[in-house]
Amino acid sequence: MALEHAILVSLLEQPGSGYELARRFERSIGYFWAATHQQIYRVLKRMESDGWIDARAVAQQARPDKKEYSVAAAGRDALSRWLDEPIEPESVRHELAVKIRGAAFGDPAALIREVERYREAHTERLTRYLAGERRDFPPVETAGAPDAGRELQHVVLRGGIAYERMTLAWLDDVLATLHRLASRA
Amino acid sequence: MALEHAILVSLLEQPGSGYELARRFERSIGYFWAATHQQIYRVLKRMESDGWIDARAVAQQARPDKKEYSVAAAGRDALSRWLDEPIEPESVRHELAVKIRGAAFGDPAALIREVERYREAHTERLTRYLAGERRDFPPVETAGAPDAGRELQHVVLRGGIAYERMTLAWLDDVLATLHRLASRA
DNA sequence: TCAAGCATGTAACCAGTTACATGATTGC
DNA sequence: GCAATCATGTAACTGGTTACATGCTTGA
Repeated sequence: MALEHAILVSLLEQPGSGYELARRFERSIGYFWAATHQQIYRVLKRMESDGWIDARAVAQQARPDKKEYSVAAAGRDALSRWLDEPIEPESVRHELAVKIRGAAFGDPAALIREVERYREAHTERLTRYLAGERRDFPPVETAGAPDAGRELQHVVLRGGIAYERMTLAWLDDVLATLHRLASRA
Repeated sequence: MALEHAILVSLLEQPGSGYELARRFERSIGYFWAATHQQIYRVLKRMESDGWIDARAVAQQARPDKKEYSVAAAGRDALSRWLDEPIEPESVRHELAVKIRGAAFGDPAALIREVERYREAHTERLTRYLAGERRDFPPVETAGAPDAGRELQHVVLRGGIAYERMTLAWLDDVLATLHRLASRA
């Protein structure tokens, strides 16, 4: 389990409300750890009662009040302990791969449109990542040496970019294979 | 949810017992859909009572009897219906990325050993995939044109290989970044 | 005799998903 | 007047993980 820890990291980078966290999980941190607002509110409540985070009511003009959370000492400790734990190999869930193998017992040609849609979604993601990179990580000459936090954020983003590029290349391979099978039949 | 469907695909490729399926989920199909034997037995029971699969008791010499499952007509239908459903974008869970960003609030140098262990696990996986490719997908000249099922299995395996190569390259990037930060501090 | 492999399961728990619910303000 | 954004939640369900449990055979 790591949602708690993803939230701790996000709140250390910047304190915020449950709502704000939910939006960050739609971008940025959500690129490598997805979570819905329901899940976030539930976990925030637990983390608060465990003393990992502190809540502070913030009044806003022309908007509902929000509860701004920040990381407490116990939360920092919990994060440190978690960072020291060995990394377990992640368990894979790749639905598209199951469908591709399943297509042998259905109609391979029918998958083509779906794969194309899927490919478009990944193209979009890559575009978004690259825009984020240009925006948040300008070349060193203009910006000077970045701090550790930024360097680490950048290397994670580069991982996302590499993943999307690899995926797009593979999807082209998949499409070529499906076309070949469709024309053969 | 796709465990049911992954099992259907696996049983269509080759009927087998729960135990055999569990072993396939440790190799082959498990490379892109992980499942433990507990989960598999539970789902098999449900699938049998839903009429998706048929069970047949098989006596074996010097071994406990096994229940061999094969896909029933209703199971084939269920698979077809599922293949026609649109593919939802997968939700990501990348624990290592969370840890890397978390390292900004701990000791980046301490992560190096963990990332190295992680890298080794992926090297091993790549080796396994490549061995599987050599074994199961010999060059066309020697084997003749493969059927659709094999072609599809091969393109999925190529995806796994591409993923592992991309991951290894990224982990080198991560390690270089962590070393740079460690030497700077 | 002891570990490894074959074979099948139950029970309790935890995490994630889906659906539902409320209420305010701003801009079109 | 209506959609969008801000803001926070509950409840029911489903799926996945962990721990526990049994018993047989073969080969070192």
